[in-house]
Amino acid sequence: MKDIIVSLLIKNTKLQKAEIEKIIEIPPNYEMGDYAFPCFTLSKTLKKNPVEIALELSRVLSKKLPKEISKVENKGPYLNFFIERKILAKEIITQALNESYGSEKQGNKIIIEHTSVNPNASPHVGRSRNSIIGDSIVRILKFLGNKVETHYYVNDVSKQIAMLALAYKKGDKFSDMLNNYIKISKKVSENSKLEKEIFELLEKFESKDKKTVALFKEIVDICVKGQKEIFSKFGIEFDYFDYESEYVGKYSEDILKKFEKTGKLFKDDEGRLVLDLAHTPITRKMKAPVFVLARSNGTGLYGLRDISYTIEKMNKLKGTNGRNIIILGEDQKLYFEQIAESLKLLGYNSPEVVHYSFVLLQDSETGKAKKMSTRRGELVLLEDFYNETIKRATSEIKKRETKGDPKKIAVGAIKYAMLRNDNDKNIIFSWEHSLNFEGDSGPYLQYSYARASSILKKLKNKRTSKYDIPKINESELKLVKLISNFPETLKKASQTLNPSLIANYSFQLAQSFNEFYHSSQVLGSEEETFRLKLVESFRNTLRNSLGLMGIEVMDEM
RNA sequence: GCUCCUGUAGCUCAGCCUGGAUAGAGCACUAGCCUUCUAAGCUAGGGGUCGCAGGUUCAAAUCCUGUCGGGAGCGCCA
Repeated sequence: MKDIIVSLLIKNTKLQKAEIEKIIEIPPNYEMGDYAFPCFTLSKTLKKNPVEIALELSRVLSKKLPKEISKVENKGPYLNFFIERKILAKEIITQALNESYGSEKQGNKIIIEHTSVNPNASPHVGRSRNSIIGDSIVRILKFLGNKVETHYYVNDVSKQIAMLALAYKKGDKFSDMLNNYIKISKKVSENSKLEKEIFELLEKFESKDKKTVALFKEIVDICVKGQKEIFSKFGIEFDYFDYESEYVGKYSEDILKKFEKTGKLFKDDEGRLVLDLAHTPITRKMKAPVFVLARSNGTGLYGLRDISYTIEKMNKLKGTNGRNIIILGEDQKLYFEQIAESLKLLGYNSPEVVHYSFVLLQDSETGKAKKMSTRRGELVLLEDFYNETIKRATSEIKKRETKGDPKKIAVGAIKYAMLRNDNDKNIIFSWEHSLNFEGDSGPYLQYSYARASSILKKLKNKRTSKYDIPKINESELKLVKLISNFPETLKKASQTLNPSLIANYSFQLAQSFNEFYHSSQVLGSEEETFRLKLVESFRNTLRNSLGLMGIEVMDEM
């Protein structure tokens, strides 16, 4: 539709296609038309009053309008276009009646790494933002027809695991890990001897001491299994679990040799192997712009292993135009840049990275927002949040005497709450807000779907494929337009790796449907055949859109 | 001290990339709407120095500079 207006303007102005496309905008309200062309730019080149230009253009254009455009009007310096609603509605409904409306067949191979939380405890709500964003990106890219591999990098070589190993008693369960971790953290901070013990244990592990390796494995297995279970309640699954311990020593020698050749690797005063990054932008961001690859005792650090791991992932995509994506917290921005600059030295690209800001907890006394902390036990566990939300969903269902799956509602509420904000904004977690299912929430979206389903269900027997397009009212037009925006929104979300666009879109779509639902009776109306198709189009679009966030729909709730 | 992100209604957020018409939602508040398809809904209303100060521009929430508040980071944790 926009193309038609663009080509019309190309013929009648001296502007280029790209320029016109940039200038055209959507007017602030419906009475002003469907598209607008501000004449300020033309005013400059023609050295004429923009109001006059708009007037003149509207006169010229009105004489020979294509059938898709019903009217052109000038309003001040703006030229407003009104499209033929029936033609638009038919075009969009034809597309959206397709079950897989919006999907594509891009066919690229994509590797994505997300979650990768320390396997030291049950994940908290803050860290779950990583998984929920990552999973949504996976779904978006799959929907567009890509072959997506999901990887979870298990940090099983860590001080945290060593600490857990010290606190671990045979028979401890996943649910004991958090308390173990909190207790041992406290002890370590009070007793520096323990710290030494931890490093000794870690060293034993790295030198493959059998007993230590077995102990670490036992703990990590419990944790990974526990985390997997929780994520699977959220429909979040992984194709590969890549263990950091696999990269101890692997390629490390080779990589260090390659770094040596760049002339940027050196031993510092304290015997650490360090990569000089003074030639990069990092020089402004660190007191000393270096990247430490190995401890003074010669053992490799996580960065070195991460580089090996990343190179391995990059190599999998060699020669394809696939994408390599990683989801990381904002605390890893600088670290990731260090990795990227290091890889650059070796001639490798680095993954596309999505950083997200933390979920903050409101302190009940000071009112200040604070980061969640596993170590201090100041956190909301994802599992507790999940259970609490199910409870609320169950009681809401009971209250209304309706049906619906409380688990699906809880997952929808939580995912939507995690996705609706822009990635680089902090989320302020509050129970009150999270457990409210009205308005801008996951359950509202699911409810809108159920309403649409309810209409369609009543019509089981008399469904026809034919429909007449009547005069289209305001709420119908708004809904049609929103449905038509879906592919564009999806494309942008996939390019910018930003699921919040999908969340915001879904809300607008549902809201528009509810307005339509209220103002326009479907069943038994004169416009029944058309409105039914519109409802079906909406339902397809919302289902697909919610699917991109991993939110399931229900026919009743 | 330096670097990145962020600041829009009482609260939670869109809009900023790509500058344009009266700055949009949700929650909360006020007043309505269930003998029509599910009231987890809809309609109407009050509520805004778009942190602050400069600058660029015919035009700034949007771009630039500075400044203040919040979050994150800045060598042997991952």
